[in-house]
Amino acid sequence: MARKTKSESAQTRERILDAAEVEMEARGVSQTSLERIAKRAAVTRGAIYWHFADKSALLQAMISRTALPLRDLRQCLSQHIPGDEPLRLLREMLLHGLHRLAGDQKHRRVCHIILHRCEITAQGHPAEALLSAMFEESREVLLSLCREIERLGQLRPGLTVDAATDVLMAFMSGNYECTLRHPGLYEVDRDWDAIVDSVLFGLFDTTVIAPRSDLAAG
Amino acid sequence: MARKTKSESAQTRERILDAAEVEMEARGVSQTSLERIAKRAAVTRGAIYWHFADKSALLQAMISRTALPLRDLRQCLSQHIPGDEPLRLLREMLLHGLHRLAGDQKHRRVCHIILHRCEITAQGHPAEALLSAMFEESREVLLSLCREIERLGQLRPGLTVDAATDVLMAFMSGNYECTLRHPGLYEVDRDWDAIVDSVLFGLFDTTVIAPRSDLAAG
DNA sequence: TCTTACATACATACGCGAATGTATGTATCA
DNA sequence: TGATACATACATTCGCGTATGTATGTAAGA
Repeated sequence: MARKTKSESAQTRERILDAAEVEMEARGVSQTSLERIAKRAAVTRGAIYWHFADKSALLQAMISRTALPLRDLRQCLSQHIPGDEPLRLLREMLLHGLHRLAGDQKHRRVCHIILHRCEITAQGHPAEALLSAMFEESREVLLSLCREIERLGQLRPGLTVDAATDVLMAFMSGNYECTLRHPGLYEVDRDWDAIVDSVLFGLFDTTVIAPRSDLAAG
Repeated sequence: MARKTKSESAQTRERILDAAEVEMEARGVSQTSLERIAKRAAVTRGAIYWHFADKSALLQAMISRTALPLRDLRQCLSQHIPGDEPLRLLREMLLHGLHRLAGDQKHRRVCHIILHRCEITAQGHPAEALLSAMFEESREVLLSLCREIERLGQLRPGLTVDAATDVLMAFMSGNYECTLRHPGLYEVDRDWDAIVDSVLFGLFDTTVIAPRSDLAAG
């Protein structure tokens, strides 16, 4: 058992990453030995050290393999025509993230690992930098949208743009947190539309996108 | 250097816990050796093993030492007179949690550890059970309040009691998440009143507790 | 109140397993 | 035939738990 073809080698690499996902989600990153991962992937540690420099690199590759939580917000934003309604775009972005959180199991697993099964501490740690970058990027996207919304006079008086942005950040972060950390205690298959609308209604004048009498009458 | 008096011994125990907090927050639970903790506390590992069975017990003691995030919600709830306005009580409870998160550094440190610096995985792990219990208890408290609010006809139509509860859970969890994980990127000293009011306004008919023309006009 | 006897509060030393990283072997692909 | 894609074997480290040493506090007896 030695040299495989390139595609077989690539398959081995994927199997290792798959195994790492399962084991790390179950046991935590530091408590998962490379031996366990190798066993589940039906290889030896030698194969892991061939494909990855060490456990840290393996983790980084695992993160890179799947698209990340709110990174696609940018992609979503690129479809945003300047003249379009920012409130509606914001609504769609939030819903997109929540539906993915509810539906994409692989996505959920990796997020669960980097959020709750990994003790990120080192400054130069790639996962640390990646998390901060994601957070900052997401916030900037939301912030720019909130700014546009404010410019249209749809921000509720008494609220600052930053406050509205951070409520949205907290709402999304909290849903990731609750959903992933307490899967049995927090419903994930639900009517997200009504929920998102309620949050938006608290922050903005949503009559322009959601002329629902029940909300306006509240 | 041997036998100390009882109070001296208690001081040693506290020093060990203090040291554990600092080290574990900096390096993560699994990456913090008892040797490091001992060094910072100016004792040896022998002292730690005298006061605590093992690292797990030390962690548990560390958690038990500080009052836990939303456990005091019950205490807060006990002051709730049945005839009182549940919406106002809910508001006070949320604000209390947020202000403590902003002001109590020790509280913040321990929460940071158990939320982000600890790979909880084992089913029987006390920290795991504790986290779940806290979550469940907090949710029950909020749920009961939302039920009362609904009974008063103050829940916005289109929303279920569970949905409103989970928005509040996500909002609070998200604030803990953002504040602790991204201390530089997420403002913690802010006008929480306006923010909480906005969230509540999205979920409930808040005219009874916050007859603010700016919100009603939104 | 002095001493004895024991418990306490650690420090020191050691054995152990587990996991890591590396060095080397080996069969196959190209 | 050389580079590849691993498997195997080995050395080393690191942290844990425990066993043991030791000096002091403390209570009881005389």
